[in-house]
Amino acid sequence: MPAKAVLSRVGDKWSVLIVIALRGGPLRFNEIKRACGTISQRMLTLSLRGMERDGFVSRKVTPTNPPRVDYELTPLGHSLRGPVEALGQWAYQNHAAILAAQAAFDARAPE
Amino acid sequence: MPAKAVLSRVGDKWSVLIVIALRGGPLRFNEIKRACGTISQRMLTLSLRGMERDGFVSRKVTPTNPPRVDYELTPLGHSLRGPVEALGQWAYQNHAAILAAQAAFDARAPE
DNA sequence: CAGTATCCTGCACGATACTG
DNA sequence: CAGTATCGTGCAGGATACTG
Repeated sequence: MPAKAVLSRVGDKWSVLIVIALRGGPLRFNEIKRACGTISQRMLTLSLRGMERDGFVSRKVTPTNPPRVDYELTPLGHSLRGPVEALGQWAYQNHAAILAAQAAFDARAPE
Repeated sequence: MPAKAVLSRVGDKWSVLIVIALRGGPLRFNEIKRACGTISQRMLTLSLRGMERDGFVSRKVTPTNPPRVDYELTPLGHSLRGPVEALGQWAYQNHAAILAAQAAFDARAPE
């Protein structure tokens, strides 16, 4: 299944947020961390590694002191924005319907 | 975050497969089960319940003996197909690039 | 600053068995 | 056939501490 890698990334909440965060251009490690709201260092590192491995982000190290590391979406990563943002679009337009459906369902099945 | 419900569904491998499976029309419980390849009864039930709650699928019981239960995408569920299939499209078109990126990455970072 | 290393916990999920 | 109930467990992921 070739879509597995994609789904495992898109399914990963953090990866999606990172794609969104990097949409405007490169960011440093801690900038991404802040942009993601609440993400542990561990998960951020892991997510970035995975996305780098998949070719979605590039990592550029500037060995100053203190070190500076910039992450940026690759062309491949940018092309992912299309589908991902389409999904976001859909979520935005339909979340009211979803909430209504949930409320109706829960009213039918109390407890 | 309104997109949370959507992402938690799209992130769920099984839910995606179910949407795909139901794209052609209603299916019975075990038909979906077979269509999903290998999914446990438990996960199928849980996924279907969740999707029903979100208003993505409808459940129609025909109380014969043995009982017959058909699941079908609601209009909301069908509208989800657009973004989801766009993602599938993207995955299909780019999986070669992803595999290449992974191979290159792994070559650079052995072990 | 940008990580790595370790420990610890919950719960996501599979396997199995029972029921209307 | 279409579920519910129960048990066992692997590992995703948070918290914390240390390093170049």
